[in-house]
Amino acid sequence: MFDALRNHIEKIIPLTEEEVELIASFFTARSYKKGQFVFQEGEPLTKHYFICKGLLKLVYTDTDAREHIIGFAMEDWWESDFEAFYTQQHTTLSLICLEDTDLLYITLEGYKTLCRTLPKIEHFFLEKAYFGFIAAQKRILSTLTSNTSERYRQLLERYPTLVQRVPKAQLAAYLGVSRETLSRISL
Amino acid sequence: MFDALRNHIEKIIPLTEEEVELIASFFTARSYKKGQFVFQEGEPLTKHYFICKGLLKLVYTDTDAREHIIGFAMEDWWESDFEAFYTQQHTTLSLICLEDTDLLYITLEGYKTLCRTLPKIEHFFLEKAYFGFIAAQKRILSTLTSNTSERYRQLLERYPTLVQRVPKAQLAAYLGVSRETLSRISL
DNA sequence: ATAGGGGAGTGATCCAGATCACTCCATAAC
DNA sequence: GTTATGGAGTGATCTGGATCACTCCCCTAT
Repeated sequence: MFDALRNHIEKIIPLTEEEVELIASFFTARSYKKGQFVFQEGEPLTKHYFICKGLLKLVYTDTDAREHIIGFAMEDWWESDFEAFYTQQHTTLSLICLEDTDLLYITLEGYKTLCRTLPKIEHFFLEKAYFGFIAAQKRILSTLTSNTSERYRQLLERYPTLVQRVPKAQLAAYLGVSRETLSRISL
Repeated sequence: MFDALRNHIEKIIPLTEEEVELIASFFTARSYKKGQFVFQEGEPLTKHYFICKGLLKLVYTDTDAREHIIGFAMEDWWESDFEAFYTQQHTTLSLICLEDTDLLYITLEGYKTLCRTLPKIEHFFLEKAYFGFIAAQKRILSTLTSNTSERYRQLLERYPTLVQRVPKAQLAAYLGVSRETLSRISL
């Protein structure tokens, strides 16, 4: 399970055996069943999650109890409510398993200590943050420029495996359209 | 002009006089008039801009020549086409001045060298990247959960000075609605 | 002073997508 | 087997926003 994390980090920065040991010592493994909440709206959030196996959704639930999907997260991704994590506030989001999943997590204190002990890891996190930002900006651009059908096509293109793994209603909640509208779309 | 950058960085990491000198040596100042392009779609982009004074829009122009505003940028902000910058591709975006503006820029090579020479600066950029990502995610969430009127209200709340500084049509292009619709909105 | 141009409001019409109400499966549970 | 239960399609109706066409106003250049 730690191997997944190690390979993931080494794609960006080389590590010695000792560094791998050091990093691993900051992470804890945990498994969840489909449907379980990794964290839930209103909780304090002090962890940052790396997904070894599985599929999750990051969700905002509005006052009418509607779920809006901010993002899906799968193998080799990091997920968290970043704002709550860094600003030490309670979450406004929930992270929910769409499949049985295996996670590794690091606490905020662990994260800070790790960055102090092994500064080059910040380079790794910086890379992740940049690409997360770029992806978010692209999604914004896609809502500005494309209609629903086109955005659905883009979604399928970007995550080809997703259609097989989640019900269409979840894809609709990600695109911000109704289940019915998505069902009526012909590509 | 460099003072603005210095104060900006020192809000996150402390700097010695020598470090300030070092950093300043990597940046070049440049001024633009209202309406000028800082960079334009199709160009190779190897610079990262810090805005000392002024107001700009980051824009995607679609095949029908419509402008979609990915973001506004003002005093103390960084702007660039991050994807083009890091992946060394040609830009798909344009950065256009909405007011006379003063910028400082760093090249990609300069950026890399600076990070190698002064690793703690990566901590600074990491912080910026995280908060950029968080802001982008919030904007996505706002398009998922709120109607146009509510999103307009949020925009005014977040950037209260913006209404006085840019024509309403620009705000419409940011929100992804037509000029006419925005004009019909009562708050 | 006059003309031209950019910003903004507004009416009429049209359409994409929401909503509600249903049907038709599969698969799992009794 | 029979019955829930969740996923998916579809028809009818309604509405927010796009689009087009226009007016009005203010500012700047001639």
